[in-house]
Amino acid sequence: MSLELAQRLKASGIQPSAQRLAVAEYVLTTEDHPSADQVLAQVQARLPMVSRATVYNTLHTFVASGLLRQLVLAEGRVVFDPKLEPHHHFVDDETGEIEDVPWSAVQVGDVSRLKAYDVREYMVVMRGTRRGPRKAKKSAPETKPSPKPGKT
Amino acid sequence: MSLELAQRLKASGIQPSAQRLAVAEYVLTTEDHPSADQVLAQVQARLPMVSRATVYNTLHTFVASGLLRQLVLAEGRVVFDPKLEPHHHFVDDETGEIEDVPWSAVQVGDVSRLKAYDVREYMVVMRGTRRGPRKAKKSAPETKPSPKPGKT
DNA sequence: TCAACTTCTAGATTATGTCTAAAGCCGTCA
DNA sequence: TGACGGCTTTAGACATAATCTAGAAGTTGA
Repeated sequence: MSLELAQRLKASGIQPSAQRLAVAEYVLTTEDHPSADQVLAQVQARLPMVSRATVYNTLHTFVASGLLRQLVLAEGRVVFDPKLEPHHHFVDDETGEIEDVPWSAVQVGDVSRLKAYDVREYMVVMRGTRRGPRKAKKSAPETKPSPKPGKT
Repeated sequence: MSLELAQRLKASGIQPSAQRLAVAEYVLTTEDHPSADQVLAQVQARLPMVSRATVYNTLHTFVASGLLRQLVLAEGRVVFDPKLEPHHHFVDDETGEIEDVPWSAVQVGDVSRLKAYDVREYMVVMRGTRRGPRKAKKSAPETKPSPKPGKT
């Protein structure tokens, strides 16, 4: 996994380093939408000497080179999303958790007919409560419940 | 105007006070999407002794009783929107300004077919750049329809 | 007037993010 | 080898937004 990640970083013009790989290992493979603080905690669990500035720098580097998207959806939290394809988002009212919603699940009319704006990107943001049980989720990347082949 | 506002507050179960009316006067009538800090500044221009805590408390009270919506759209800013009808939002990449987009301007498919979620509200969030001149905007509710000077 | 209650205030505190200056690491070249 | 230069990392100071707290001030009704 780390080897492939190093390749990805290089391919994006980012010099891999131990710290950057540690950040990448978590943030580019998670299905969560972690905040910078969560990333810091996860990374420090492996490499305790990683400083806050490094994590912020690295996240910004990743965002700048397109490996990561930065989302502002929930109160007071900037979160990062490694899923690069367009998709919508659902925010759970109770837990604040953010979940991806496939692009095809919600049809949106043609936004380009809004003559006043040149729309670069758009998404539907839904808020409410989840029905039924929560998807199994790893809050710490120890166990791998499913190999998740759906990554295209 | 203030009288009507006092009625609205009472109708929402909020005891009107000088401070609360001052906040309401600005935030419930503006067409901007002000941040808490902007509200504080505007209110203090009229009632200089209003403390920050009061503004925050009042804004939260308004949100809790549904007079105001709280939006998290742009980085590091929680903004308030007195427009209660459903509508979409456009965020200007360059200026960070938020603009309302009429509900009818963008068609969205039926979100209730998402069985996994009980969607309370949703909106389309668009990002990009504005075409053409900015709409005239009053930043203070006095009778002064002068356009905003070109400041960020 | 008094007591109970609500509201408001200043300032401390917390949370999040940025900046800075120094140190570390690593490949290169004499 | 060892000095050099460039990039990366670090700890901690700084900045800012938001919240909390404890007491003061105001309001209400008898």
